[in-house]
Amino acid sequence: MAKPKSEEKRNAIMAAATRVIAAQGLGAPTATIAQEAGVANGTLFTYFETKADLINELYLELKTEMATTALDGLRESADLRKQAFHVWKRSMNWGMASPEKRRALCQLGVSDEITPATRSQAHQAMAPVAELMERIRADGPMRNAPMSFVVAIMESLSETTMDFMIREPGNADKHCKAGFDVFWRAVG
Amino acid sequence: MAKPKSEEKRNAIMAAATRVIAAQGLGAPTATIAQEAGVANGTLFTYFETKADLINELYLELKTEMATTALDGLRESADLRKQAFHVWKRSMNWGMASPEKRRALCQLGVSDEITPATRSQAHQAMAPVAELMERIRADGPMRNAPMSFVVAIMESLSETTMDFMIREPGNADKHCKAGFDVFWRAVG
DNA sequence: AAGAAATGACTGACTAGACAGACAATTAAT
DNA sequence: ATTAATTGTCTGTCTAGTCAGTCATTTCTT
Repeated sequence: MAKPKSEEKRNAIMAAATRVIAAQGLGAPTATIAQEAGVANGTLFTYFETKADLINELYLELKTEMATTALDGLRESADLRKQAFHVWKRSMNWGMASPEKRRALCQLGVSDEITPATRSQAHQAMAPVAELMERIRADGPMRNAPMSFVVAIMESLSETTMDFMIREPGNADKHCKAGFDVFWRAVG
Repeated sequence: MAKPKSEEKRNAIMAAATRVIAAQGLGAPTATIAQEAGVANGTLFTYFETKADLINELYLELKTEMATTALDGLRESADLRKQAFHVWKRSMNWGMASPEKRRALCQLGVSDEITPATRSQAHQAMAPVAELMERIRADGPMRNAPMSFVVAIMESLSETTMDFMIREPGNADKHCKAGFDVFWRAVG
């Protein structure tokens, strides 16, 4: 390797993409992203073959970051409600701490540029959460519903809750708890 | 008026836009929409000044249609749970009956081409639903949460439920009920 | 150790294609 | 006859991706 690709530049591009996509949506020109990252237009394409590649890698990275943040410090011995609240709260905190990442992740998640392969990888990153949900579901009111339904409900509720925490940061804590209560009443 | 615009053509354009946007997203070229509607490229612009106008009007029309369908036949004298289920079920049926409209509405709702004015009009169409929600909330577990939070949760739960009904049409009825139960446990 | 050669990251001007909207000509309604 | 809808071509703009050339870094060769 004559000159190694710099991790630094890759990160700069990812961060720029996060910011620009959060602000302008997926229509954001690669040129804008490159400029925002402080690299030449063409450089972006030495790090990511196509725009779709960039989008997919960004999605995976953000999703994984959220998942690992949410799971960090989880004690599997604690009772289920406590574990669930741990994951819930840490997810919310991640979103509050990085609203741009959250917005970008939102846009990316809806896009149909994201390949099934990427979605499946993202799903893997969420596997421990899914496992926890499985144990919660098993003897709650949704014990007869398919697992994926439960996960989807959890995700949409946490999505909605996060929106409100960001909209009213003053009541963030209150909304966080209220959202969790809704979730727990629904499946716990 | 020398030659009146035909309601027919307007409808054709709207219907075509629904189909094309459902399939290709908002990136869909106006040319494709016009072709699909069986009119010339330029004609589209006599009915809608800009693409953004088309998008806004379509959003409003679909949202309104969904709302009126959901509310049709509602008896305000019935007990709250019954009324809620009426609205819930009719919403689900609308989505199941016109998956393309639903998909398009989804895409449009996320877009930032939709102006605040349009969103506010759409909100108005949903007013009776909001009123119903208000009465439900008033003495349920969410009585201390802001109204908009309750509505948002209702919308995201119905969104998620509809996804599952479409994904597994065989269990549509079961999912419809299960989704409503989640909702009712959450706020009712 | 010196320096020549090879490698590949990096640049930004460039290309090819797509797209929204304009417009001149045509058609149809009053 | 007049007015406005309708048509489809045309245009200016925008964008993903390319490419010829540059420059930093490593790897031979002597």
